[in-house]
Amino acid sequence: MDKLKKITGLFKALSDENRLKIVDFIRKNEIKCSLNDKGKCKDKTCINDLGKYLKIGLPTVSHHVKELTRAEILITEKSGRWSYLRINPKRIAEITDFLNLFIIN
Amino acid sequence: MDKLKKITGLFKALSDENRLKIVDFIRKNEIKCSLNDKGKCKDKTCINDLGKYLKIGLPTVSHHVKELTRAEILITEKSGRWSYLRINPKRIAEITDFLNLFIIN
DNA sequence: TCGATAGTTTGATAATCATCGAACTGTTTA
DNA sequence: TAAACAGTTCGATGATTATCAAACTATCGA
Repeated sequence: MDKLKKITGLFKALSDENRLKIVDFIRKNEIKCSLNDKGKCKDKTCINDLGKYLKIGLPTVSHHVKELTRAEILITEKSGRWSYLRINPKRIAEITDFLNLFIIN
Repeated sequence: MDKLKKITGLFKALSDENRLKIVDFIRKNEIKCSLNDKGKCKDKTCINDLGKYLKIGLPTVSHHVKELTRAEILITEKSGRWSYLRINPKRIAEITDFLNLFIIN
């Protein structure tokens, strides 16, 4: 894919309030889990958690997660009935690297 | 304004291909000018330059610049007939600072 | 096997937004 | 002062998208 399209896609994925809340919720939950379980994260974030938290319908949550996963900002791992979500730090780093080009001293 | 709305607004401003091209064009032009004029930048980027470069109508360019200025990613300085544009590095740094929250080791 | 659970897909709708032509404001120049 | 220039605003249009209800798939527990 076109490099420009790729980076605008990343920004687009993060340009919705509910999607940003999703990423933030997962981040906080990841921190909580790693503290609770000392590395072994049993109760990761799943779609239903997000629905309750955001107070929007599950199809909408599913849609947003799909977009964030397509943009490779989230990583989805299926296990039985559940879809576990976590952040892809490499992708976030890619965006910040790109933005740093625009900071000139 | 709501902090979340502010940050999604920044991402939204950068989520369009032509807007990202505008920012990139200005960046390159800034570099070129500072090299040519040793600090004193006479021929900064103006709206017409962008229209020719992007091959889109001037009303559209004007709209995009307005959005980028509203998001405080660009700074507009009016001088006579011209609107000179430059990047606000503080704003870019704000976004990268925010994103760094999501990188967990 | 039956019901409950977790999530996805589909189709529809309302809202947002990129784009342009036309008309406009304000500035420089002849 | 008139014409040319730089850019903005307005109104309309087509495209995209966030949202939900309903129907669906797949898995787990009784």
